[in-house]
Amino acid sequence: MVTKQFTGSPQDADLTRADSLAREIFSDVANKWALLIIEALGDGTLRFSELRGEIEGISHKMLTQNLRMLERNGLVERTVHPTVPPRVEYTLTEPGRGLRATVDAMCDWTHRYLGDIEDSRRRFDA
Amino acid sequence: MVTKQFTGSPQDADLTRADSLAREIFSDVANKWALLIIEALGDGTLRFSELRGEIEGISHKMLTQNLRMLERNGLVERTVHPTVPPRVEYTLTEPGRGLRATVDAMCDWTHRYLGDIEDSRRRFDA
DNA sequence: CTGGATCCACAACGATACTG
DNA sequence: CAGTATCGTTGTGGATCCAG
Repeated sequence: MVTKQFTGSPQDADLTRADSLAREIFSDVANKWALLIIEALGDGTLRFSELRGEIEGISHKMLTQNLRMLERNGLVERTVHPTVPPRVEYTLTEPGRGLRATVDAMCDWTHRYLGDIEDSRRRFDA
Repeated sequence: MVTKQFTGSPQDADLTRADSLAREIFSDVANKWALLIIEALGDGTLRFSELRGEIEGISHKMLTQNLRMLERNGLVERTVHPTVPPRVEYTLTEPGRGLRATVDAMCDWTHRYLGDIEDSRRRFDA
């Protein structure tokens, strides 16, 4: 569970610390762009510009920002080739690939229920 | 894949429409509060106020807003008991439970790599 | 090519007050 | 209790410019 940060009881300070960390990670990761980056990387290696091309609608800023965040959390590895012009490649780490599995599941889910959701929306909007 | 919205080729208009719908749903669902609500509901039934209590830090507004969105997409069912004071209960639908499975996986992942991520952060911040 | 920094418009959000 | 509406603030995100 990542819904709770604090239990209230004073003695489980470690538990609440772990929970609040879990929530923090969850908040980092549970956002549109981060998950799309993970998904786009798959088990390949992509350059910054390639990622931009893969992910429809992501801006320069959002891409760098989220890549930094993912790198900080150890989900993507960033390798810089000291050439000119510079060539920077991104690839998922082991933890990153673990997360990717869950994102894949989410994408499958999306496509599986596409029709149902579309119907539900139409009904709701009426 | 939900990373691409448009292919460029004119004849697969249906495919791009499906893709853009997938992206739209993905954007709705891939956000912190929505996923936390799904997770909190689990396979139970919770009232509005109970949800507020379960999800640390969510505001009244964010809760209603996201519940409407989830209801619109047919992921949660909202049943109003016409009593006074009113009693409104929320529960996951079948599609909602499907999504919940992936959120569960994401929570598991979070706890699994908690330590690694914490370490990676410390290294990065130095 | 990659990425940091700055500026700014606009959306998100929290707080509050009000209704059924 | 649940939900809507409004308002003011914060923060997100896009555009642009500059640097390595």
